[in-house]
Amino acid sequence: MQNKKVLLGMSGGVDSSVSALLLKEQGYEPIGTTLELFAGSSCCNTNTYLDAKNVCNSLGIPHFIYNCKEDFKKYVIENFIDCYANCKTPNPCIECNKYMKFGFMWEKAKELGCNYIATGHYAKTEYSEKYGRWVLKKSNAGKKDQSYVLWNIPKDLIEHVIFPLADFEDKEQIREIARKNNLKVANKPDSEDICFVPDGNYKKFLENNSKIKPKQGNIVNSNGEVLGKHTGLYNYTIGQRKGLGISYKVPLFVLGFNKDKNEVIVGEEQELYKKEVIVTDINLLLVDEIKEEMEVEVKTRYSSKVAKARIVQKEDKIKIIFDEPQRAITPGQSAVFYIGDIVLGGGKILEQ
RNA sequence: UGGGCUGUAGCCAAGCGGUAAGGCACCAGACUUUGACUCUGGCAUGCGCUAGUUCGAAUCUAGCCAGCCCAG
Repeated sequence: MQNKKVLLGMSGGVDSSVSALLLKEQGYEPIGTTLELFAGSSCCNTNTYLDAKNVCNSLGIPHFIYNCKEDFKKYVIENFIDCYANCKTPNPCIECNKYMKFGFMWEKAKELGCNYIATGHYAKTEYSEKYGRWVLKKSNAGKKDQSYVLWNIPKDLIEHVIFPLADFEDKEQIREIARKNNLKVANKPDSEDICFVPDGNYKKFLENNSKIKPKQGNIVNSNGEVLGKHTGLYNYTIGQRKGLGISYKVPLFVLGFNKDKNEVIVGEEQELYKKEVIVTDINLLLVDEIKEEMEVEVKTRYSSKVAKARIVQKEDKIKIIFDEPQRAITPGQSAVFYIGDIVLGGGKILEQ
């Protein structure tokens, strides 16, 4: 008698709602849960809970709410603030997946006697004969694939994770299923911003929720010439063009920061390209360690294409050497390694 | 004070008698379940001011104003 109980994380959106439906159709016993993460966040306002609960009610499955505000603050928000305080650009979704959806939620799943957890991510898990283990893979959704934000989940958890949307190629298909089944959330718009910064204004969020305050300084070029003023280092990220307010013969981009001098360093586009980068905080899903140089494909940001590279592990760090220089590699962002469609692992880009 | 040069959008800048290029910046939209990038669109009824020549002037002429440079 196999344990078919699944704890499904539900955001109240179309993807997770259809996931519930699919799990049920596939013979699992889904239990819906919505994590309360942050007051006012787009993933957990009253409508979120109600939408998720309504979907569960209409499917005849249970639904629980868990209060995770403490953990969310500790693992996601504080990391987010800390990154910006140190001139890095965080990707909070990575932390949230690691600690909340694939951490906290798995703990709750076990308490509830579930053998699986599920989410509405566009990603795939499967058993690989070649590697003799369960692997995390890209979904069939092409550009919408979300395997990138899942690189930091625990390796041993993969066999207990179900992604019901793994084989869909298009969000419209998901919406169509929702409509056919009269799910009220069928036409809910896609979410786009960081969930705890629903208006997209992360700068205001930082000013209101941390010790980070606007602190003017100089914008300089690589030669140290002052070209303008900035409003606080946390308002900029590497590769950024807009908002510098400097007129120059060519577009200027943020190249980096000098935290001690409170300076933003800018330069021309070609200066953004780097061929090598070191990552830390590594998590390897496919192998236990990289014993010798490997050829992989790397994604250095959520929406970028993969780039061919070789990687070498040195203790707790990995050096990436790209075949072609990559644009605007940004400390704090994740570099994720792929072998074909399989996620090998990843790490956080270190400051140069 | 004499001589020379220059004044075109927030910044840079083309134009040199035929009805205001372009870049940067800025704004709006698209894209995006991180910040960005990118893409599309917008952005001088007016060329320091005032007269004049001309069918027609940013372009030619005169005067004035402003700035820069060289003389003393």
